[in-house]
Amino acid sequence: MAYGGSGCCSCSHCFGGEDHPCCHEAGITVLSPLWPLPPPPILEPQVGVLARLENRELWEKFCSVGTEMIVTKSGRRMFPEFCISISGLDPFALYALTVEALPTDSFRYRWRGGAEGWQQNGKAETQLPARLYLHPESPAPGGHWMYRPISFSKLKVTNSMLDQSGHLILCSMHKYRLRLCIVLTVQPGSCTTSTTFSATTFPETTFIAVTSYQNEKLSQLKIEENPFAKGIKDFRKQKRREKMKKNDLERSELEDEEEERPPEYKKPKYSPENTGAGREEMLLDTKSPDTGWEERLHETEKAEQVRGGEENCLGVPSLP
DNA sequence: TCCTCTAGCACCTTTGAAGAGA
DNA sequence: ATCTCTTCAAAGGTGCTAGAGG
Repeated sequence: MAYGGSGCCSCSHCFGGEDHPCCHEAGITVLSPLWPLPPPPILEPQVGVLARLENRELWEKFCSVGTEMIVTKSGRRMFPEFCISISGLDPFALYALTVEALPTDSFRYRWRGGAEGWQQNGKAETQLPARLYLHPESPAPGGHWMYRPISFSKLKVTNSMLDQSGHLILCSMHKYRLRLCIVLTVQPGSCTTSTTFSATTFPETTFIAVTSYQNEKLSQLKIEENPFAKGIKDFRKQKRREKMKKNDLERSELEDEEEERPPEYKKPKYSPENTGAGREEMLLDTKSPDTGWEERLHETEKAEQVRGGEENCLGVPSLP
């Protein structure tokens, strides 16, 4: 499906991002209060519709340390990725998936370090209404969404209030939680209002938006778990080796002189026992857009029953 | 002085085009 | 002509650091 970005339709609701679908093309009226349209009502809980956080263990790992997400002007990807699997949808009905970051409370936070960690630091700044991120494959039949885990890997967060790329806009030093909305759409191309099928928040995805990492343990965990940060991991090792070499040389040469201290980092984060073994296997690969849903729809019809387990019930919005 | 934010850095992974070979 | 595999460069991702600004 080709999305036009800015100018894809004449409405004032589309972000205009490169790979961001036009809200009209998706057949939905997006619910963000950023747009001057009344939010459609959330329907009664849908029996049997379940959503599960795919990489929940990873999220919990970060949560136990205190998840922080870097926000930048141009937008930064979230890690861990927001990746979910859904079951219980009507395989033939069209749905759009959206994600938003909801403030968990009305406080601003401050990193105190050590045992104190993150502490409340006054009232929250006035927040812009939450912006929705629409999954690029929206809209698609329920069969498509249920066929495999859905990754929001392209989702980015920014602190720029003027952002036009469709990233989620957050305030740094504030706490957020992700919420998934499943929107039952009308036919693509139509501009009639659709309805929010159901919505749910995932407590494991609670995080604090920051412009640079505050918690050393957290940044260490990010480096260990994120394949893109492998360079940082190796770079640290290399730097350390170089430093040790250099120190050995200098010690022999400058025995009588005052020992030169290693450059003092703003936040000394490296320690040999913290390097850990890098995770070599790749994360769940759901990045490439899947366009074969039409063919699979027939298979889905007879397969794919509701997956049991500890899933969150989409019919029960758990707003803070 | 402290806190927050930004730009730039070095390094890595991912992606897609181009070419070779079966 | 088509398909598969390999190679390579560009794009884009990462955390770290210094320095600016409130």
